[in-house]
Amino acid sequence: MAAPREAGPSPRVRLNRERVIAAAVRLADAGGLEGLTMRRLGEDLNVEAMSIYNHVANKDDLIDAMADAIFGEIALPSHSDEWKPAIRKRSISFREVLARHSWATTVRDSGTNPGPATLRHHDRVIGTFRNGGFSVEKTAHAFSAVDSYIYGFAMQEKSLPFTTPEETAAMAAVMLAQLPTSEYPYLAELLADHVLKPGYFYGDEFLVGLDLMLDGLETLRDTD
Amino acid sequence: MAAPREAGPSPRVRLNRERVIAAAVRLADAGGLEGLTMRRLGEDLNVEAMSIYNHVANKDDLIDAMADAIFGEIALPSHSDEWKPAIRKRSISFREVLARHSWATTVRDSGTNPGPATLRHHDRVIGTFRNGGFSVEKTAHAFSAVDSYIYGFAMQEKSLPFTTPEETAAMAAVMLAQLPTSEYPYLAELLADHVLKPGYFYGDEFLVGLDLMLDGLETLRDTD
DNA sequence: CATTATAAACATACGCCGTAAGTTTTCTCC
DNA sequence: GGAGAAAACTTACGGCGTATGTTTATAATG
Repeated sequence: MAAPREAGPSPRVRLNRERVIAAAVRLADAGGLEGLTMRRLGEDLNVEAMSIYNHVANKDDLIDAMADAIFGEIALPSHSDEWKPAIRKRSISFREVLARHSWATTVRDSGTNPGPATLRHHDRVIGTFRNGGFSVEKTAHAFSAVDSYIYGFAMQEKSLPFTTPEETAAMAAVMLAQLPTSEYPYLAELLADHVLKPGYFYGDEFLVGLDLMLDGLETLRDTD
Repeated sequence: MAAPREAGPSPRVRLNRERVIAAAVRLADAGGLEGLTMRRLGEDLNVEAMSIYNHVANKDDLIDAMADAIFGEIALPSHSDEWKPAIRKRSISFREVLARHSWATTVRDSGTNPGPATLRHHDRVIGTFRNGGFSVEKTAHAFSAVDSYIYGFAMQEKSLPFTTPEETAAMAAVMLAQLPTSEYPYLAELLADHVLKPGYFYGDEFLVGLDLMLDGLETLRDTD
């Protein structure tokens, strides 16, 4: 009878959009986009599924918001820095974020409904190229090339059936054993002489391709 | 009473795996992977949904088969050709195929269950690099870099909310009008001075990045 | 403090999904 | 033409997104 606050049996915790989005990201991180259902999300939030719709228009709206949220995690390049290290740093950060939230590579229309964090990020990247001496047209080339590479790399990394070096070795050994090596000799060679070598880790390939691309962009900027 | 063949009211057409896969690809082309349901597929094939399971283990098996089918559409490089034009040609073909079947970029585990067409394709690509003078390790770099770029480009292209130049111009104009340009000045500039220029077509960016990557690979091959 | 309006929770229900299990039809081969 | 197998159909279940309607808790007003 003292405090009316704690009278009820279950003091219904109040939801809000941020809590919904954060929980959804957590769920998707753990089980992919297909593991994210409104009912399971409600469970996570101690709420019925339909209550979520007070804070989110529908599931697509939720996913758009999730995509924007993770764009906010990418380290922004600074306009004043040298373009190459600046872009390199944000590209590495971008890849880390995509690896952490691997469901994000499959979000259908990241281009259709960009949120504020996404727009801000894009603006900074474009600005970094522009201030680095790229023409508007070459900035478009550079933006497209680098981001295509990052997205694609993240996708390939995600679709690999292994993550750690140990898993990789084990899996590659199995694959190689099952492979008709006479039919696919080059593939077999690559598996045997490269993937199965100790210390192999696919993630290491990222910087190789990224630096190839960045060096190419430098040449592009200075020619024509 | 003449021909017993045409006696029945509906002469139940026989299904087979190829017909199922081809119809599934058609359905996914039209409505994306989420538009592909067993019931709709059955409808397309004049069959009940469950009948499909006589030719396919489950939906994942079907999708794996679809992925392998479209790998078969990619122009194979020839081992005897010069590596650069050979890889360039197959990369362009690859992108065309991914654009034609844009659902394919989101197939989760293309790496987990590769079919024969996929293996064959990979073997040829790897062989082309090897015969072009790339070491095993550099072949792995090259393969990863080029395919990451292609996948990523296809994904970005797919996620654009427009396809034709007219649509692009219209959409970009709307976006620019809605954009708080003072907050995103570089993005606004890119839209106004590049995307809205007549003749702009995002697909044209593909070759720019591809050739950057291929030139970079040539350098990579000849150094270290 | 009592009253009321509003926001946000809950509850129910519908049509669609993948597919397990069981049944019936059709084809193939002797 | 009859047996066995292959492939079709039928029914049903649990889970999905979410429309719709109801109840409860919070905030605003007198």
